[in-house]
Amino acid sequence: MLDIKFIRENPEAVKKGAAAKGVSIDIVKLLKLDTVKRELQASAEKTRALQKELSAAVPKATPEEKKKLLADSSKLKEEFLALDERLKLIDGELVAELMRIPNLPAPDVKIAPGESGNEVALISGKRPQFDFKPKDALTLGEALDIIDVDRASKVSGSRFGYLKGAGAILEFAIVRYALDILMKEGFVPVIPPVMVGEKAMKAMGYLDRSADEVYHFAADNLYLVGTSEQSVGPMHMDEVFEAAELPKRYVAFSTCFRREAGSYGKDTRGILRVHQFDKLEMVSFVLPEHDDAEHKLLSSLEQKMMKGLGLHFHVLNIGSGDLGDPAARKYDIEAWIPSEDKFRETHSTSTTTDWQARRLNIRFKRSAAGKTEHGFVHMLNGTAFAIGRTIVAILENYQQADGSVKIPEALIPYCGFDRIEKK
RNA sequence: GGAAGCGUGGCCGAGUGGCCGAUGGCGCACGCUUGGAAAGCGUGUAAACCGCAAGGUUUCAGAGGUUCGAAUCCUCUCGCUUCCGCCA
Repeated sequence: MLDIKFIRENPEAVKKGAAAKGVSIDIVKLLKLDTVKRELQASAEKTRALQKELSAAVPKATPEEKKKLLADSSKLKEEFLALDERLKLIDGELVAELMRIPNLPAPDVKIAPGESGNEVALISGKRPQFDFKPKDALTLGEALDIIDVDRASKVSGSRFGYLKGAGAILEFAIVRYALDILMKEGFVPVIPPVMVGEKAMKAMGYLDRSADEVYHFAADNLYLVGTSEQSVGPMHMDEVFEAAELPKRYVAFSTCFRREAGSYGKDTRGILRVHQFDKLEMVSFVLPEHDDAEHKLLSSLEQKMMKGLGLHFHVLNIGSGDLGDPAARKYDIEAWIPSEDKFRETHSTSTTTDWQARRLNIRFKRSAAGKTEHGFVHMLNGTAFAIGRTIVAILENYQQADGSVKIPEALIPYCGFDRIEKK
């Protein structure tokens, strides 16, 4: 949610910002609602104040005065109720309009429609050279008996998989590798709930334009998270941080669930795009002035962890048209996938500035020179590892001519083996 | 699933119809003290909204209701705790 005062003062900037994301908003209607609301509020409050004044005089009044006071007060109360009813109606409309407005792109984000503004900012490593035709992850995984999508489809349908044996161990190794790096940076490991209530999911901004992506249990009105950000962000809902407590950094491990509605026919093979996968996600709560630095930190940590695995990747600065509602700026990492001869997304880090924090009502306070300042925190998130896709990248990039797969150096201590081969 | 209790400010906790936006403590800020710190002492300290301001309104889990007037009484909802049952 944007600050209504900011919208009032910068209507053109808001309109432009939303348009840059491909969202059209009726700013005239919104400002009109805002004006009417304030007028109604002023007269309702005036009536109410007068009524309260009369009420307060009742205990001290003489019997005759009392009679008149009670009658006048009752009348004012009716007037107030009528005004208040209209006020609530208008305010409801106003809030609905406000919630529809996406976060604005940060000033340094390229304005361009769709994905056309995405730019490669950095390339790390080199394409691995094979003196044989590299196989895809599924072929490798099935041959090594660590991935089974056939049986998964029997049990759960399409876009599911079993990860077995050395594959399962590899997952835990990646988790522990990332935790060791991030805990040194002050991130607190968290295993959050993966089912969250409507209030939390809505506040995070995932029930507006991306509602189709989310699994919903109607009987309990609970939603399955598509990323643990949706569970870790609301953790501090309606809380106020002392400035000294910030930054607050978490790295959450959770299973993530996505309906993948509208992606029929896309990436149907293997485990690159599935309904259920595990992911480590970084979430930061920071003071507004630390937002940019934190975003760079999250991006650099993602890169550090990828370099540590020796994977070839590039970093994309995402253009305005490819930003989701909550994000003001986004950097993606795409890892090299030899079988597809292209880069595929494995990481994404966004700052949501104060957009999510406003909806979640997460604030900070700080005192200096005898004055107390309140404000909304800034919330950022970033992938530490989307584990399924990381395993896909490792299998493909570290595959050998004989069909075995070497384990990246950094993961060997965590795996307890240095190669996955056919038994 | 059955029963009971509870939900107050950044936090803890008092408060059972008008004197309550709310005693007190912790925390925090400022000052005194100190070589410096800690401790101690003193002062201050809820937020949101409307308004140029004076000021006003709202908020004691949430939504309704009773009343001229509600943190306080009533109803419903949600959450938490305890006991019982059930399951592990």
